[in-house]
Amino acid sequence: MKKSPSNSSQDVEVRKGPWTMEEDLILINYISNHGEGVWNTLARSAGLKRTGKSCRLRWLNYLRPDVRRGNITPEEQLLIMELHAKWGNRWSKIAKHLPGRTDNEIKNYWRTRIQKHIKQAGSFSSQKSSEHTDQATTSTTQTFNAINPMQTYSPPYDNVQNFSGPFPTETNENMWSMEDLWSMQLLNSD
DNA sequence: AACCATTGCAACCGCAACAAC
DNA sequence: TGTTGTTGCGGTTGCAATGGT
Repeated sequence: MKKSPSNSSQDVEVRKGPWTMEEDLILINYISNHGEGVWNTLARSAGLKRTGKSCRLRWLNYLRPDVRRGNITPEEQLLIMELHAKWGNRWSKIAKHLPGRTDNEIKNYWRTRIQKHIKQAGSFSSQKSSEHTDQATTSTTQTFNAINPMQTYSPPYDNVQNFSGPFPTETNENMWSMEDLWSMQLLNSD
């Protein structure tokens, strides 16, 4: 296992990879009691063998109570495309205009859904015109015209909040809904 | 049923900007 | 003013889930 360069003094092992439910609970619990702070300190104080960076990412992208996940609406998709045409890959900037959405989610969404459409539409339209091999902004504008999201859009997935049930199973023990985690947190904290 | 390919997403990495000392 | 630590961002990767043959 690799070690973070920043923990040379203590030489504490650093966990990587998927977060467990236990770690999530620790983080939620700690932040609801102490608030967000300096992430490295927070990670240490909470007893998490994670880097501050990892804690921050986990909190911002997943655990935060106001984070919305899945079910990107056609309106949101349209907005993402508009803003991306305007700003390019400024995901955090774009995310600020979509309440509850994270830059990571938007970035993933763009890469997995929209960029796929762009490629398809691009290879389609390239038969007609061979211009523009430019990056994000220009090609996006082009695509924005090429595919009308309201026409071609079909909901990518109806139930992304499709947690595999109220209880974790053997194979997916991390699959807890945020409601579950937060209610557990509320039970834990007095 | 078994295998392989593709997809979607969580998490990591590297870098730059900023703040504190 | 230089150094060090922290934060935020964008790019990339790893892997589980899903689909296709």
